Order: sequence, then C-alpha cells, then structure tokens
Amino acid sequence: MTTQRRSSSNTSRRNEASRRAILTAAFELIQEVGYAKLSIEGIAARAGVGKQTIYRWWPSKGAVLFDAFLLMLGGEQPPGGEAALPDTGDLEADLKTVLRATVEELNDPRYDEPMRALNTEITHDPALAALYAERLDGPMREMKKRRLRSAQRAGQLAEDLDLDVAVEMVWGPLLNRWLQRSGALTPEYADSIVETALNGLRPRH
Amino acid sequence: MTTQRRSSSNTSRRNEASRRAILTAAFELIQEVGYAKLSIEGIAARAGVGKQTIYRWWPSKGAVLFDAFLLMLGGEQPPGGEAALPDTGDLEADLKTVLRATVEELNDPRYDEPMRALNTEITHDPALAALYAERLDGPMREMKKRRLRSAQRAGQLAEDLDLDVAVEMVWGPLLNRWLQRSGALTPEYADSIVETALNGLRPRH
Amino acid sequence: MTTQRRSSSNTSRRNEASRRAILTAAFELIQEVGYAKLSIEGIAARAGVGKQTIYRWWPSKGAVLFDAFLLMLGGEQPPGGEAALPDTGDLEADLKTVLRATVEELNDPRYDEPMRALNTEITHDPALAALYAERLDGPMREMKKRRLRSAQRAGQLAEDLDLDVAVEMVWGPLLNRWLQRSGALTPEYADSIVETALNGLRPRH
Amino acid sequence: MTTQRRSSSNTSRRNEASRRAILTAAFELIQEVGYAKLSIEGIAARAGVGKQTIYRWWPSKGAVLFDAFLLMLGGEQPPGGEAALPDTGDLEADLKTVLRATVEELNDPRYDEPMRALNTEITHDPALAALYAERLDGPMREMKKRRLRSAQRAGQLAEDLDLDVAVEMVWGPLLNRWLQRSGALTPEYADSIVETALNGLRPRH
DNA sequence: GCTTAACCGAGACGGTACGTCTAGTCTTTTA
DNA sequence: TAAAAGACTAGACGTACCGTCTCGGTTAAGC
Repeated sequence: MTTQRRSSSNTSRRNEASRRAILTAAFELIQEVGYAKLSIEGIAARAGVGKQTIYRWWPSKGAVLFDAFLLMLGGEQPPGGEAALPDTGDLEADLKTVLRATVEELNDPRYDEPMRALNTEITHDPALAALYAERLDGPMREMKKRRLRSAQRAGQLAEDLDLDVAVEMVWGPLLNRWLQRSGALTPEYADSIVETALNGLRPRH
Repeated sequence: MTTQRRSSSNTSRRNEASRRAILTAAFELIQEVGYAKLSIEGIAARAGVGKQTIYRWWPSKGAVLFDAFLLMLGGEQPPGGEAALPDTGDLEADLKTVLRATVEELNDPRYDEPMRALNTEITHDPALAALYAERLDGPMREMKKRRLRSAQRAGQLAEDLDLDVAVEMVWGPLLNRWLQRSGALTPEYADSIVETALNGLRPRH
Repeated sequence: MTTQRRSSSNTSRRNEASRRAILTAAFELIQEVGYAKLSIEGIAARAGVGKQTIYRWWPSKGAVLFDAFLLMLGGEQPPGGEAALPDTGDLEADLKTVLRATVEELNDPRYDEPMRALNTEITHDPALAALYAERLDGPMREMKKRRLRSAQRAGQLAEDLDLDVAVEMVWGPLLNRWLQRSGALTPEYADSIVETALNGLRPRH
Repeated sequence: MTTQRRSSSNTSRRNEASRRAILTAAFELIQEVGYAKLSIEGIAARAGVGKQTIYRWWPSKGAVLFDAFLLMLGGEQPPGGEAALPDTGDLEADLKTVLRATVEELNDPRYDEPMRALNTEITHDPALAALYAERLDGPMREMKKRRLRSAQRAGQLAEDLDLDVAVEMVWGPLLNRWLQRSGALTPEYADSIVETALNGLRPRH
C-alpha cells in the first residue's frame, strides 16, 4: 500500500509517475470494461508499465483500486478531514441535500462501477476493509458525526443517541439498496429515508 | 436458470442427481476456498460432472450460486411463502428477536462466504439481481412487510409509513455494516437499530 | 513425446492439425529468430495454438524441436530404415560422396540453426539424448555401419575393426568442427577426413 | 571481454575483486544449477555485485563463462603456452595417456556442465567461437600439433599428413561422443580411438 | 422393442490472465 | 567515477480457468 511511503525523508526510489499512471489506468479501465474484466495485465498495459511494478507496490488488485480511489477523491489531502457537511441549522433539509447528492453520485456511471468494485473487494478482504475504514470511511463518518453532534447539541436529536448507529441509520438503507439493486435511487427516496429516520417508524402522537 | 423447468409435465431429460451434486459442490466449495478461488472447473470436478453440464443449464457462476442458495434455504418450497415473522403483539421485541437471529446467521461462517459471494454477483449482474429480487428478496420482504402491516393496523406504526422504506430502515443498516465490515455484528447492535428505527433520531418530547 | 501415440486404435483425441502446426512453427521460428529467442509462447502464437496444447504433449522445448526434426526429415517413415548409403564397391569414393553431402547440409542455413539447437538440447538433457539415440542417430548409424560392413566383408576394412568406432572416426571430426566452429566445412576437408581415416596417421610403408 | 584489459599499464579502474567474484560465482553456479537456470541475475547475487558491473564488462553470458574458464584453467598464464604433451618417443602410448586424461576430465562432474555450457555458447555465437579459437582452442591445438610434429619428424607419421586434420581425427570422435552422449567415455574407448586413428580403417596387410 | 436424439462424463482445444522470474537499462547513493 | 543496490519496461515462464467443441456411452421418447 502507498501509505507508509509518505515519510518526510522519502528515501524510497519509487517512480511517482508510474504510480499515478497505474492508478489512473485502473480507475479508467474499471469504468470501461467493468469489474469482471479488470486485470492487472490490462492495467499495466494501459499504464505503460511492467507488471512487476504493480506487484512490487500493491498486494492485491483491491489495494490498487483503493489507492486509485484515494487519488481520484481529493488528490492528496485526506477526504473529509477539513471538509464539513452543510449546517444551516435545519438538520432535515441539510441531510436531504447530502443524501440527494449521494444518490446522484451513485447514479453517476463514472463512479458506479468503481465503487461497486471497491465494495466487492472490501467484502472479501478484511485487510482491505480495515484500510478502508481507516482512510476512507473513517474520515467521512467523522464528518457526518460532526454534523449530527451539532444538531444534538441544539436539541434536535435525542440526547442518548449513538451517533454511529445514527449515521448507519441514515446512509445504510441507501447504500444497501444501491448494492443489492433492490430499487431505484431517486431524490424522493433519499427524502423519505431522512424523514423516516428522523421521526422513526412509530406514530408521533 | 433452473426456474422454468419445474413444469408439471417435466418433459426435460435433465439429470436431477447432477443438478444437486453441482449445487451442493458449489455451496461447499465457496465455504472452503472462498469466492476468489471458486471456479466452474472446480465445481464440476467436485460434483463429478462434465463442465458442459454446468454451462448447459446455468448462464453464469452467479446463477449457479443463486440456485445453490435456493436449494440450501428450505429445500424446495419458496422461502418466506408460508413462513411468517413472530407476532406476539410486541413489535419491538419481535423485531429484536428477528434481527438477533439475522446477526447470528451473518456471523455463521457456513453462510458468511456464500452470502458475500451472492451479494457480489448481484451487485455486478443486474439480471441476477432481478432474479434475486423475484425469488429470494421479494418473498422475504413480503414476509417482513406483513409483520409491519399488522403492527401498523394495531396503531403501533405511523399511518402514512412506506413499508418498503421501513423494511430497509430496519435491515439496511445491518446488512451494510456486514458487507462493508464497518463494525461488529452484535445482539446489542441489533437491539439498538430496532430501537432507533422505531423511535427515530429526534427526541420524543 | 509423440512416439507412443501411433497405436493402431488411436484412442487419443489429439488434434493432428495442431500437432503439425506446432512442429512446423517451431522449425520455421528457429531458423528465423535463432535458438536463444525461440520461445514456447512464440511457437504457440505462430501455430495459432494455445500454450497448453504444447505443454500437454511435450515435456520440454527440446522435445518439440526433436519431433519437428522427425517431421521434417522424411515425414513419417523412420529415417535410415530402408535407406542405404551408396555402394559402388569403391568405399573411399562412396564415403567422400556422403561426407560432401553432409558438409553441404551443415552449411545450409535452413538446417544450420535447427541442428545446432537440437544438439544443444541433447547435450543438456540426457532423456532427450536417449530418444535421439533411439529414433534418429540409431537408424542413421545402422545405415552407416551396413555400408562399412559390406566393405569389411570385401576385405577393404580391417577384420577386427569396431564399426562403431569406425563410424565415429569418419563423422566425428566433421561434426565437431561444425559444432565448435573450429574451421570451415569444405568438400576438400571432407575428402581429407575420409582419406586420413581410411589410411591412418601412420605412414603406410 | 576481459581480453584487452591486460595492458601493462593497467589504467583501468576496474575492481579486480568483483571480477574474480563474478567469474567464480558463474563457474560454481553452472555446476550447481545447470546451464538452463544460469542467469546473470543469479551470478550477480552470488557474487555480491550489481548487475551493471557484469553488463559493463562482458557482452554476453557466454563471454562471462569463457572468462570463468580462463580463470579456472591455469589461473593467469595462457593455457598450453609453455605446456607440452608427454613425449616418451612412443606416440601411441603418449596419445593414449592424454586421451585417457581427457576422458577422465570429461567424466568429472565439476567440469562436465561448465564445458557443455561453453560449447553451447560457442555453437550459437560466432564471435565467442572466434575468441575461443584464439585464446583456448588455439594454444591447445598448437600443443597437440607440436607433439605430432615431433612424431612426424621421427617418421612415425605420414610425411604429407595435415596436422590439423590429424588433431581432429584423434580428438574429434571423443568430443563428439561426449557432446551427443552417444556412448560411454571409457579408457578403452580412448585407446581404440588412438589405435584406429593411427592405423586407419583399412587392413594393414 | 428399436431407433434416435438429447444428455451425460470426460477432456482437448484456442485463449486470457495469473504471479514469478530474468533481461537489459537507468538512477540513486556510497566510498 | 566505479560499484552496490535496486527500480524500471518488457516479456517469457509454466499454471489455472475460461467457454466451446468433440467424443463415446447411456438413457428415455416416440415411433
């Protein structure tokens, strides 16, 4: 994985141009040919790189995919680090805005295949899942929790609410429908998830 | 797919023993060697069957996997058809019972790999997803909705609640955490999902 | 090796067209690119054949080369089986004729590289050497010995002469000069070998 | 090639220790792993040397092998330069002594593989063959011819004998049998070659 | 009951990709 | 500035599977 390489002294003789070419090629190829036909050989050929250069630096196809994601999402700065969800004071509206954006992204053919591929690799590779949790999902979740915490302090969320559960309550149904293709991802669906999650299934007297 | 074959006249000369051997072999193999190393050739060898017999009756590895699931889950009767979720009158308790059972199943190593594999195939193959929706997910979802409808009629759920959304609100977070390996699946987690889903994120006055 | 396949029942499902394409491709390629650059991959590509088809039927590159030779030399009938060296009664003249023909063949660029390659494989692979001795060198040597025996009976050769040694005395120097490139192979050289071998190094009173 | 380096001034900044380590490693490796698995990479690793150091000073694997031979045979003095074949006055006995020694050397597993490898390289590389002729085979042949010339002057060999042909007549059969593995190399075989070569194939009335 | 066509196990086939190894070049660091 | 170290592009190695295609053998259908 690329992670430990970023020491200040940078004693590694790794070729940065090759690294970027590989990750770019991987990202493009998976859009074009799909997950099933994505091959290390294809990536190397497209990147103009020897296969060994991939095997030298990444332990698996999933790891390449993961780094490709890191590169695409926000270049070098950690995702969600400084960024923040909108906070207008109206939690429901803000969440709807965010979920509608997510819906749009998941419907974007440029990101659909790559994200499905990454999810597939994660589900079958615990090591990759840990890395994903640390470097991608973690920061995003923190960002989401910050917004919820703000609402909680304002009295808009239950005091004893577990924010991790809350995050999963809002985003889980959406991702699940997308992964399992169990229904269309529409803005209306996003809205109804937010409303139902906030109000609960029970009648509010 | 095996589906349309089961007509009453059964004019097909298909070898039922081979069919079962293939599906059993597929299910066992994926537990033993994992999704990445599951091969048609391996299935055929383990089942003592020619490769062509697989290619003749199934269009893809995912389709074999799907039928293997159908065979394992409840033998021949359609899943969720007659079955019902527990209905003691106490919705919260019943849902907790069911979700705890789901948690246990997802933690069972005998089902973990096969289910991940099936999800992977579904996410990358819309045709398989449609079949899954019709034959597996559909009946299960109907069963869940029946229980929720019963509660709704009893005034325990909001009158205008979209039951499809409700189902996803309860089961979505769980499946998502499992697929993405974003946290441990514990009975307590199941409980807190049920509570949070029922009550919503907002404070209840 | 191809050898045992030629049973009368021919129960093998081997593809004869592929076999010939492979051997032809091997023979042509070694002329064109030389021994060092001859690759199984190249042979398979040129023959329009999967690599596995080569690995399935031949244990080594040398074995392919060997069969290629068998195919080129006289198609299907065993070399030297019925054939005979010229026998005009004049042993010296006959041997000169034969050695001059050998010189010409060794100087022919169509056979030079392939024969060097085969010799290389033989020198490094005893199993192949045994096969060579049995199927190629053996029959040829027998043919040569028949001619010498005829001369011996006619009193033109020493009675107690070991014909195997005699054969090597005539052909060995030639082949050695060719393999080690220690001198030009000319008709005159062929003649002088024959003369010297027949008369010996010692003065004949 | 190392050849031109041996000027008296030795202005080269070449590292002599590396040179010897490379040649020693090459010689040892070819005994241990055989010709087919001998690689530049392996030699460099065994010698504790960068690959470039080999590519800088030798044009081919064969050239390394050749120099390795030069180093092993007699250290630094040119082989056969001052040395001489035994000359007791009895040519036949002397030749038998020498050929028996050659047989022993060719049967020595320490030299078998390396010598076969060198022969292979020579047969496929005319440039190397020329170098071999000049630096190794040439001096040896000269030494052999000196002994034959001595016998010729003593009237033990035909006056008009071409000594180059004579040398090949004696050593060619032996080397050929060894390279082609067409028979066992025994002392008796050495003897019979000498006798047959000296007396010729014809009956000596 | 006899044919005949589909199904079956088996496995060869042309291919693609795997992950490893080496070739030969190039760059960086050390002495 | 030679040498060690080793990354780089390139491509062959031998293996594993892919999906297609025969090949005989064996059923079961329909004549």
